[in-house]
Amino acid sequence: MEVMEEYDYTPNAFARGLGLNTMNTIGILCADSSDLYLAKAVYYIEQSLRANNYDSLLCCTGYDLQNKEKCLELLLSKKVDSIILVGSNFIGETAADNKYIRDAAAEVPIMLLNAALDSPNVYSIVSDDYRSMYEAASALISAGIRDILYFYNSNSYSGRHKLSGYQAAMTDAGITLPPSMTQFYTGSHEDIDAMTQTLFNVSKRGIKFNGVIAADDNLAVAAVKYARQKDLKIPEELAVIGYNNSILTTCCEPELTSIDNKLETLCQQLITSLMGVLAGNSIPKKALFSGELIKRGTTPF
Amino acid sequence: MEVMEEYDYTPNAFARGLGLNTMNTIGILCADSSDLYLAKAVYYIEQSLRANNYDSLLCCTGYDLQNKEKCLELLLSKKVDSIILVGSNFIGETAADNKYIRDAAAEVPIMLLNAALDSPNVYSIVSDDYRSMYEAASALISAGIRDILYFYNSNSYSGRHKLSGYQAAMTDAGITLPPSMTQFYTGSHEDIDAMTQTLFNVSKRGIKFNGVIAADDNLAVAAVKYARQKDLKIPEELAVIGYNNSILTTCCEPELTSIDNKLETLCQQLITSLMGVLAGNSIPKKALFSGELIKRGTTPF
DNA sequence: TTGAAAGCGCTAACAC
DNA sequence: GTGTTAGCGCTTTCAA
Repeated sequence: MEVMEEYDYTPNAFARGLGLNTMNTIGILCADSSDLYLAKAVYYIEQSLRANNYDSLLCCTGYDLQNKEKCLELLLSKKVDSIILVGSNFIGETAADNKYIRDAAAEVPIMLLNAALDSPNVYSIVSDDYRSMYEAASALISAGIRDILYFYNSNSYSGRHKLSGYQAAMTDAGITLPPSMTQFYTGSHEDIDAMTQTLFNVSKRGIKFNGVIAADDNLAVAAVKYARQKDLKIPEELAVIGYNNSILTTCCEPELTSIDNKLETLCQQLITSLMGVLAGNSIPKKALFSGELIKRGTTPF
Repeated sequence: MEVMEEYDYTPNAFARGLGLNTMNTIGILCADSSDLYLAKAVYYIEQSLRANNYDSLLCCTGYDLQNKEKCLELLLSKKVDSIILVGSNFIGETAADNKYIRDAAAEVPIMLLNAALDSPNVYSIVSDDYRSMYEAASALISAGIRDILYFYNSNSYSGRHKLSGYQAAMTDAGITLPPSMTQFYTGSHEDIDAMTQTLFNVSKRGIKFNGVIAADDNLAVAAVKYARQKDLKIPEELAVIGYNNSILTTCCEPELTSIDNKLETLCQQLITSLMGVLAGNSIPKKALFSGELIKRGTTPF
């Protein structure tokens, strides 16, 4: 020990890895780590991993399936101990779209954040987006707002659940939905002006709405800007609810009511589960958490 | 080759690492990867690294020196080929504060983004924050705005340069600055309401200002909210300039004039330099880039 | 051009 | 409890 100290010896991590067949490294796959929400997730995950003595190999894949597959293989070739897929956009609708995940799960455990896939060695940590959206829509309806436009930009796993939650709430309240009341935005995730423009176009087509539920805060901010530019009073003439409870909620005026899906809790649970899996414990295949509606100035409640 | 194909063989990365003494992995040190600006930087860097066949080991250190040192050592023990320090908060004011960087540079090349340190095997890529701030302040002064409050939250390497740029512009215009016109905010980076409150407190103390230059967009958004809540017309009664040209600039109304410091260019240059260093080429120790003032609704120009 | 073998630095198993 | 050694899977060097 003294000699080690004196020559300040550090073990060679490669040799160690070769012998033990692990470098205590977890791969993180994430479509875009500069996205507000995903960045937070990556941050929480990295922190928790470090607390458990694991390192994080980060891979940003973009939204293209082929690239996702390539990155996943690359991580596997680096012999990571597990791979965490951050965000719901890794799960496709068809079985074929998810084959690459099942394949990877044959080698190491796969953890999904905000997505679920029923497959061996795949573990899912999800926020109950369906229920959160159901409650958000119901709250607006209870406040007498019935012409609620649903504004979204993703058909990912969680995107589909959010939409269903909204639709179910409307149906259960006896409100029939023309398809024009669910508006899909296809532009850049960062281009708030383009989102605002989309809403102006909707309005120009004669579609009336006095409420907007958005699938993320960016879209909701666009709704707030739309209202301001059209001189609509918020929340009296237009109520708005966002999703993610990000920093954007406090950037606009009035401040944005938004759904907090407890990202930090989800991430911590994900790492707890992962550590359990790696330790060989029996771990539930799917853990579901509830979100919470954070009430601010863009809603009448 | 056929046999390799048939049994789909993949080389063992550990054994390869052991022999070559490299795993083609670069360590990324970053105080907080959930910060808007740092997240973007990490994203660009990760992308460029991948394009050059390198992997990224991410380490979020927080803002505490001791933790930074620990993380740096940890990365070194993992035998990364180089370490990138993302963000100016890794460079302290005293030589002692930077010793850990010099020490690390004895083992692998160190790349600094938005910070500079003159030391062997340390390479700096910086935006000319001094000049950007000088120009921003000068632009306001030329527009007849002279009571300019400087609102900042960091004394990091780039933080100090920004402040000097502002001070120089004021001095050069013959405007003398009472210390109360530079306001340091100490709260959470995400708590915009607290920042707004800080400005109200400044105003209550009788300090008059008709312009705010902020060291980041968050602080600038707080200034916009302050003006709205006080019913000050923007930009006539209060002009505001932010820094980073982040998504927040388009979230508020009017949209925020902000300085774009060309983060993507900086990151690409950083990776280009790094690849040069690793290839044994001679590379400039410091590369300086200019920022650009992006004019939007919060300024009269 | 092809083949054999040493060595990278550690871990774990085994013998003493 | 202490000491020795085989082996992890690749790269590189040297020999044929």
